[in-house]
Amino acid sequence: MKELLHAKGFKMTPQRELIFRTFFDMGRHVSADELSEKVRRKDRSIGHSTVWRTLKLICTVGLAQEVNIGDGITRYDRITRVPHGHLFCLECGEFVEFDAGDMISRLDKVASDSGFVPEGFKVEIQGYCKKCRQQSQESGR
Amino acid sequence: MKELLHAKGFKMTPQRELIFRTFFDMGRHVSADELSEKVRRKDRSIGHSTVWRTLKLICTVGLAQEVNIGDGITRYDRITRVPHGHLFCLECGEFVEFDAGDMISRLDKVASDSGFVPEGFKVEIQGYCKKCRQQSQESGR
DNA sequence: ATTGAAATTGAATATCGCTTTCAATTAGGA
DNA sequence: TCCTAATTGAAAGCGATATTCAATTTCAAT
Ligand SMILES: [Mn+2]
Ligand SMILES: [Mn+2]
Ligand SMILES: [Zn+2]
Ligand SMILES: [Zn+2]
Repeated sequence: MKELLHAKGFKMTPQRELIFRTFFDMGRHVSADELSEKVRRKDRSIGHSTVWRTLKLICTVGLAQEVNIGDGITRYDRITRVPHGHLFCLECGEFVEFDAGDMISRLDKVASDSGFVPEGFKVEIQGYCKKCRQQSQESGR
Repeated sequence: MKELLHAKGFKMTPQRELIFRTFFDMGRHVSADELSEKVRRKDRSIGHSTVWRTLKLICTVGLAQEVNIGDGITRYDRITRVPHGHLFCLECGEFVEFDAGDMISRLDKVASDSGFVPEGFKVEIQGYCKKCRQQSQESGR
């Protein structure tokens, strides 16, 4: 961890250590605010901007990436070996991940066919989960 | 057009007429600001908020949809019969569309397997276009 | 261990899409 | 024509993200 930062010219600090640990202990798709709140419950002296900057840093060193579902809130998702897509509910915000490995090869080809060097892929499905559909049905319409 | 609005309880106005026409005359992936600027070149009296709201309206009646690539700017894309994906350059912002029809059937299955009723799909590739790669190579690194 | 340049921090402030508010105007069915 | 609900434009508001800056801290080089 410390090595990874130093390799790219960044320094390790107590704040970063706590933020890193908290981030990786939390689930996936964490927003800056959510992380900030959790971090500051452990150490009230850590500033919001530091949490925010560290999240960017985690992306910069390649350990996470931003996920944007169009609700104006950026979430941060740990990068896994297997590329995955997101399925999320427009009503309750539930996230489901699914394996997108097979699609990536297709998309790779699409990119090179257009002369692009791909940097990242995004495969998303927006919809309504079973639970939300049942609830809206119960409450009429 | 007017009928489409009336069918959903909306009224037609001169402002909307101009905004609709301008939007559909412009290319794809238009941001609210871009449209607003173009509209107001034709009629300076039209307020920004009206352009805004009309863009939302166009989505509501099903003629366009929001496209969000994570740069904080919502773009509006006319809905075409064929579902398509987006390939865009992280450097210059160039957009390329590609046919994603075959992927949709796969995604449809993924959704139903999880008990979701899909409302929309997003297939995107971020990368660097040929032109930008050449330019950054010329200017060292 | 000491030093010092460069990175980092936290509070405050700025930014900037986007949204809401509200009084005045307008559309269009009755 | 009349009436009411929808619409408009200006201004103010909102909220996530970004930047500024003085004070502090890290860590490579002494
Ligand atoms: Mn994920
Ligand atoms: Mn498109
Ligand atoms: Zn749901
Ligand atoms: Zn480019």
